[in-house]
Amino acid sequence: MDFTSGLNDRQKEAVLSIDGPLLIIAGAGSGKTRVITHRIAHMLTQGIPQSSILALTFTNKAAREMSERVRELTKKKLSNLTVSTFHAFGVQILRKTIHLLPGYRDNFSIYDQADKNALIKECARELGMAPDTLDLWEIGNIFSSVKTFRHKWDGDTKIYEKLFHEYQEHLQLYNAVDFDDLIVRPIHILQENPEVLESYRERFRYVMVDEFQDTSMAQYRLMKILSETNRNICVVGDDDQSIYSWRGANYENIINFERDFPELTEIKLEQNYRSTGNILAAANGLIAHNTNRKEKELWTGTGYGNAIEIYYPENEQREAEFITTMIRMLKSRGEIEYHDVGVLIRTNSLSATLEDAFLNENIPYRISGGTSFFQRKEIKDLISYLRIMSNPDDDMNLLRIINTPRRGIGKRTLQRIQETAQKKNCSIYSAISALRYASDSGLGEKAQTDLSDFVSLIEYYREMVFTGKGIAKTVQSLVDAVQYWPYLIGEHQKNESTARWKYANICRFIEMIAQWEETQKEEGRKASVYDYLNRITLITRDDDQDDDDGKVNIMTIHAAKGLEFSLVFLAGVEAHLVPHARAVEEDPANLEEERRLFYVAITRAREKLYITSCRSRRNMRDVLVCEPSPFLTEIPEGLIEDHIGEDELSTEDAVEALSALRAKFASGS
DNA sequence: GGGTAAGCAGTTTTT
DNA sequence: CTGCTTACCC
Repeated sequence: MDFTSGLNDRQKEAVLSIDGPLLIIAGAGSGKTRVITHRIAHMLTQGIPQSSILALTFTNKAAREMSERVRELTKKKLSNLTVSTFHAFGVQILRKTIHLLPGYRDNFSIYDQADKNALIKECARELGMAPDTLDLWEIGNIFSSVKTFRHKWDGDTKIYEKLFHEYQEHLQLYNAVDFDDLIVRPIHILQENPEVLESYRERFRYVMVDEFQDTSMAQYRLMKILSETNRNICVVGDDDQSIYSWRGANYENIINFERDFPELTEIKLEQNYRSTGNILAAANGLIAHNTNRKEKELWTGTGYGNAIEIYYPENEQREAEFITTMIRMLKSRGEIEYHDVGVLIRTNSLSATLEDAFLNENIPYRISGGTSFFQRKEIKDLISYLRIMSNPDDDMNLLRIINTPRRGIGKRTLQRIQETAQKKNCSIYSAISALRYASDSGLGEKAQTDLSDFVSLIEYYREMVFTGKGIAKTVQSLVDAVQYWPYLIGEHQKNESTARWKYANICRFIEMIAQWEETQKEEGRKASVYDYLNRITLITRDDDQDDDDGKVNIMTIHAAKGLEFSLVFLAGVEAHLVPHARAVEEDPANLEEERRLFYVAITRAREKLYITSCRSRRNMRDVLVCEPSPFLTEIPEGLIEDHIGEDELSTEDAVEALSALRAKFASGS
């Protein structure tokens, strides 16, 4: 089978270069995914076993899409092909090797941002550091930088060093790791255990990394250590689309890569197959304002297409109205399907107004970002129960549910137990287990019974979930046993529909677990709680993979990376949002990254791009007067149709504008 | 000891 | 507006 037909020469070259280091600089819309998937397919035809290939991506979605597309191409079952995110790959390594780290067992918990903050707070309290005077976010970031080799303790940060060690010790005590650990711990394990490293190198003889511009220093180390001897490493990226530096992404990795693998082949993909000439010219013109970039110019063989249109609605409600009206109109004229449309925003908070408008207008939409399903309180509660069943030493999760729903264990009691735990240097759960029958516990009789009941509850369900009753069944039974439904009603007395909605979420959650268990069984894998928990911690959003058809996509620009839509609305393109005031304030050098972000946004559009910039916008309490984004002036003249003179944009105006547009379409321009 | 009401701060982007 | 902490009351 030939997997190079239909590709251009550069793409072909990329697909056929299997051995040795390869750097592919792939501009927006240059068929990057196509190249990667075809390359993998080609490798398989060359007799390279699936199990030798490791493809690392940035998001779960990208991973899923990639393996899906390779499967379609090859029409083979690919159960041994490893396509995963860096973090998920880290989990995979840890599941096998974490016992090599002192104090850790393989039922470890993974802490997300929220857990992490809670733990930092907890540690600060223990050190007597007045937690409310601390900026947990900032500290969290410092801890991250230190962990991932980006930062050493210095004059400014030294005051947190002690807190950091406390934090690390607690993680170990709770048998827990944070997100950074998922990358960093595997590196340490591989470095310190040559035989383990050797086995991984033997296994993964071909490594590919997608979205290379967004890899962090730590991630780079991980991929490097794996491929240093085989040297079959292929990285694909675009420095112009590097938009995650705040999370440690280091576009200099491209330079590091050239240094560490000097014999590399470099291939540039500059032909754009996605956007019209106009859109591309706008994007090129904009990004040319950045100084620090690899020179490249995207080009397209297709025509210029429609002008980019900019509108200036009075406020965010009018903006939402404009967008929904446009969509409605184009849809009713059969020009678009809902799923052809992307509405892109800088911040999640901008989605609220849009969502309202879409609901009002009855336009189906899908929103990604924001609090994902798994972050909802009722779901997190249940996950915490599962966590405690699988790893009782996990104090953070224990504290979360020890009195949820209320079972009469109050803060006083908790404080006592925590003190005991601290004294004995053990987890809260062990402290309770030891205390509950002790006569000298210093606790009241009632407290003791309540605690005892709690431990029995956990033990009962722990037993249940591990003896093959199934996770879904266990959770269902647990929900009944702790009377979660009455609890929900009690919590939302004024608002029974919220209670019902939350309960529906729980049912959906249980269903999702059941489904997962089913698939695991079908594929002949054991459906262990550990695996389930590890998996869902890394899922942030887009859990509903199947029903994205027939819906408009509302998402942040970050979330839109790697996607494309025929029609794109770019909302809230105002001076304080694009570039985001906070980002620039933090460091003026961030301006270039903000520009890249805007570049990514523009290049998502295939045929038509609407930009809206509100003249005022409600921000929490007050109304802000807004200016258009300065980036708009960086788009070359002649590509834009500016509707700046048009006063107050009413729905009728939008309709009118649309008829004009329609006329233009008809005249074939 | 435990629950409740008032008071207050708040999210830029995500694995 | 909301969700969380704090202070207060049962």
